[in-house]
Amino acid sequence: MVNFKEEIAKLLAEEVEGLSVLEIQGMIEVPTDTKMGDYAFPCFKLAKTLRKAPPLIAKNIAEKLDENNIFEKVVSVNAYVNMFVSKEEFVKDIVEEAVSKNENFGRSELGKGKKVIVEYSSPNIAKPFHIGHIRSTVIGNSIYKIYDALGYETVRINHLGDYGTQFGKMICAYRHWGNKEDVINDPIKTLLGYYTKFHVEVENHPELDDEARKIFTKLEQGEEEEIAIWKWFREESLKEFNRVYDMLGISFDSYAGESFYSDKMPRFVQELKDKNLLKESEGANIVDLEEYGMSPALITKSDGSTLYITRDIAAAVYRKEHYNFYKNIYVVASQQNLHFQQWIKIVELLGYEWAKDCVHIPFGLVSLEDGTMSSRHGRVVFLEDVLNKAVEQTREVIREKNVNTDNIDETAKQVGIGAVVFQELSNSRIKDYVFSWDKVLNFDGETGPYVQYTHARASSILRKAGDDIVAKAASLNNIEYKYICTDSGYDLAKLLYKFPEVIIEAGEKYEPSILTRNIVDIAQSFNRFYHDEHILVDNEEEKVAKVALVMAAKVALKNGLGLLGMAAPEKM
RNA sequence: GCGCCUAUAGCUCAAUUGGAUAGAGUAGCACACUACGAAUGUGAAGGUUGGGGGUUCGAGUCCCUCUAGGCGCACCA
Repeated sequence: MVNFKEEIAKLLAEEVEGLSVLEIQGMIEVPTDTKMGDYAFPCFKLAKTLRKAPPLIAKNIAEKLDENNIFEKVVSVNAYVNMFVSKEEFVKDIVEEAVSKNENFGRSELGKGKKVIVEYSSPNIAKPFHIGHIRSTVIGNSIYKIYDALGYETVRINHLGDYGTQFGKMICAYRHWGNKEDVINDPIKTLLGYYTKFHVEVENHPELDDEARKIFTKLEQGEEEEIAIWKWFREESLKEFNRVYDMLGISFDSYAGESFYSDKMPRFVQELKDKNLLKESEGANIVDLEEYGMSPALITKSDGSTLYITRDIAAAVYRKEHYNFYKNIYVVASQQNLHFQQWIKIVELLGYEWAKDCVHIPFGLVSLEDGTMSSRHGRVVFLEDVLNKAVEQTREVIREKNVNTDNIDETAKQVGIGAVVFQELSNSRIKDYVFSWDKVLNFDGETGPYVQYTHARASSILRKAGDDIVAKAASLNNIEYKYICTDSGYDLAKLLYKFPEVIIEAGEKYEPSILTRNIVDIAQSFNRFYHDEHILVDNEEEKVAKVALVMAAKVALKNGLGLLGMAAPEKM
């Protein structure tokens, strides 16, 4: 694939003195209005060194570049050099790239030999998996897929919230009021019930708190009976989480949660002491972070037990020693910004130079119309319910449309769940949003179903075109690219050209929404092309060229949806 | 009180990192199905980019300040 920007930068470097090719490449822009050109070079900054008026500089450069045949034409408009590349060359280049690479279009080897850890989802055992958990789960999954596509080795970690005094409370409650069958039949709801009942009862029976604390201590010390119950709770909860993960097509390489690090913490408390970082304050041990503009970090409680910041430090060191990561990514809500800043700083103060490779990827809060979610008050929307409802809605739409599909159940699943996933990935991570049924169940406009529909439409055209024509297009021999250099064809080609760059950018910024936006643009552009042009025309040369472009678009849509964690059905 | 984040069309969001006339979707309006899928497309309308200063050839973007909202700030995670 030709890097047009780089080629143009090389040509410009010959005309402009004192600037490197790389510097010039950074200055080249894509005009907002496509009528202006494919690439533009603003000349304002050259005015000082060349001691000439910017428009004059632009004019001179334009005249010289115009002679080069990589361009269709080069003109100057005020201080801008506007360049139009040769459309046929451009379209040929991108169609060949997409069609020949097919499922590998967009993938690269950028990260070869480097290992990236992505921690995401990380629900709390025995608590409901609600709509608030979708963000970490879906964003993390997409970031993992993007890094995988960029050639990195990846490790997916589900850092389960499976430890802490809450389990003492849960076991305590189970012993007082619980029974086995209820837990097996409906683990999460039952366990949550125990947890809330405990909080109600403790009001009148404060001794329950002591009992719970003692049980947790036994758990920490490895008492068999307590361990057995805890393990059982954990397994039952995981079964339920896995049902949702299966629906979403998500899996993990490790479920090492908080409990996994429970015995790995004393080492760091000692290290902190040795390095004189630990201070005593109100009976507890803290690390003072005032000079870094942060409030102090609490390392051990006044009763000597540790907190989750110590677990996170232990986990990071373990991961470095065990995986030797290049990057250690945490997809965790923005509420925990301070927490991450604190512990990453402490890891740095401990002298671990790789602290800089630990990155917190925050995302905004999901709330409900009547306020923030709260398990205790029953104000939650279960993720599984959302997914099921979306699938149901899709099934109805399919029935209405009366489209032939081979497997309505499977298609409804792919489209319905895709709609939820896509919506989650269409805005910048950091924005808060209010969950709304109307929104997740709306399939018009910039939505997952829209992109999937466009893909299905492209697939349908290829089926109608016939094997013979498709084979000719796929061979890429003697294609008359002039037929797809029309306005809408060329616009589509330009968006496809951006696709591989967009994947890199989405990875660098840990921002799947950049990719989401690109495939929406591709879908829009494809639909415009589809309406503007009759694709399956009588003239075979023209038909083959157009089919080649349809194939290229289909490949980008399919791969793009894949990177978001979505299926691309052939019919819907 | 301190810190971080957010504010762009009625609503939900973009804007190539400081560039040309700020763009999409959605809602409402007017159109287009006997061509390859209408979960679609076309058109018109919709803006003092929260307010005010500043930096410069140029600011939605950078700096200062004010306003509104969200999140966090010691024994939960």
